[in-house]
Amino acid sequence: MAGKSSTNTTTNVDVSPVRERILKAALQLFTNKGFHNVSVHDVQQQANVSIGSIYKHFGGKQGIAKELYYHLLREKEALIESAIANHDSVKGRCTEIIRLLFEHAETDREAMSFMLNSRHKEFLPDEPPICNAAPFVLMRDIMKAGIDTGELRPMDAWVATAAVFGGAIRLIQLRLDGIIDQPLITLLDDVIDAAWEGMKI
Amino acid sequence: MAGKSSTNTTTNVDVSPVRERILKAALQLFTNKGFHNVSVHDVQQQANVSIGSIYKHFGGKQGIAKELYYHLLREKEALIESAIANHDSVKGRCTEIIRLLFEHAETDREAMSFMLNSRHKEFLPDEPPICNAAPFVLMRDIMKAGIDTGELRPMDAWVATAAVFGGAIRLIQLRLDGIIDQPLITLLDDVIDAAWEGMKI
DNA sequence: GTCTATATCCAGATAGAC
DNA sequence: GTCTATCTGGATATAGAC
Repeated sequence: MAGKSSTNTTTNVDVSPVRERILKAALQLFTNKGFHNVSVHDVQQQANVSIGSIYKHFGGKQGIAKELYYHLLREKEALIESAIANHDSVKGRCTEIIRLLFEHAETDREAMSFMLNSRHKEFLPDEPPICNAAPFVLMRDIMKAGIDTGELRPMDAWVATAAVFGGAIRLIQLRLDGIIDQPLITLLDDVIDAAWEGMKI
Repeated sequence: MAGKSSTNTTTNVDVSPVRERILKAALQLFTNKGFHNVSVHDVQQQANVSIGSIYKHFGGKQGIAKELYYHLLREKEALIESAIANHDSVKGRCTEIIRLLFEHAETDREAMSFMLNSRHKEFLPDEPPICNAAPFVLMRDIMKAGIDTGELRPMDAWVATAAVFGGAIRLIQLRLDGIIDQPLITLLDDVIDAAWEGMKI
């Protein structure tokens, strides 16, 4: 166990798991150049692996995107579920979700950009459009519950969801596009206030 | 002046302006299949013109997308400006803008989808990212003015803009994706109420 | 399971007749 | 200014050695 383990005696140094390198390189390229402007060859170069490896592991460019997409989708769902588990009030849950999203946008810009900007229909032609909105469905459930229990005013649940989270997500997009200069976290209180108290003075 | 004017004596019947047919076909295809999944040949077939014509008029696929994009952008800016001209209060202006956008989404689904979903950066590599957010800048001006005059509560202007219009646009996307079944116009009052009165009961 | 070299296909773009 | 036929580059994907 002490020495280098058998099988591969070639330059095993400095190499990290291959799949990870491929995914990381792909995410970077997809985010910055767009899925369709990236060739398998680009990924191969950036990840410092061979074309063969890519096809072995993922079956092609679509395969990489698919894996990235679902991975990040699950991550986001987990984020929402943790917020639900850790907070009881609707307001508390919403605040926590937005806080986590803001944080995520600042610390993992590429992942957030990929999720928000990629039209998954263009590289996952057969998947339902629903999954684009999957996290939104979870969010809607939170709002719906709040309306039913009377914590929120009676209104259409989709409207409530869009008002709170649609606004937050738009801010993230403006931030990613460089339109907003301040770190998102500095806007969190205003976002929650605007959603809960409204525009009216 | 009475008869058919000279130059073109060939089958002039039933043919509508060529440029229009190309633009219409392209919008349709781009919206449904995505810019990168559409070939010039697809457009050529759908529009019932020759490849030569397309390159004569637009110089290529990018040229078509560019023209479509700017045309629709101007349309949207005009929409906002008309709302500003016809209403004085911030609330009135916002309501009118959202109403027009909702209407537009229902009557010209493809145009709205193209504007909301296309990542212009992928086919207009050299244009500033700002122009994606151009209408948002106009919207922000409206909100900013309202905050300055005291019609709205003091808050970050981007937050206010995102809360009101980001929410509305998210609803449009959910509607275009088939997640929301009702015509958007039925949600207008709720949207405005949610934005102005907030979530709180 | 990782690599290189190569085959196949198709999109974007052009040339030149009419 | 509209068309057909054609060129060219590059992308996906595979074959087969190691």
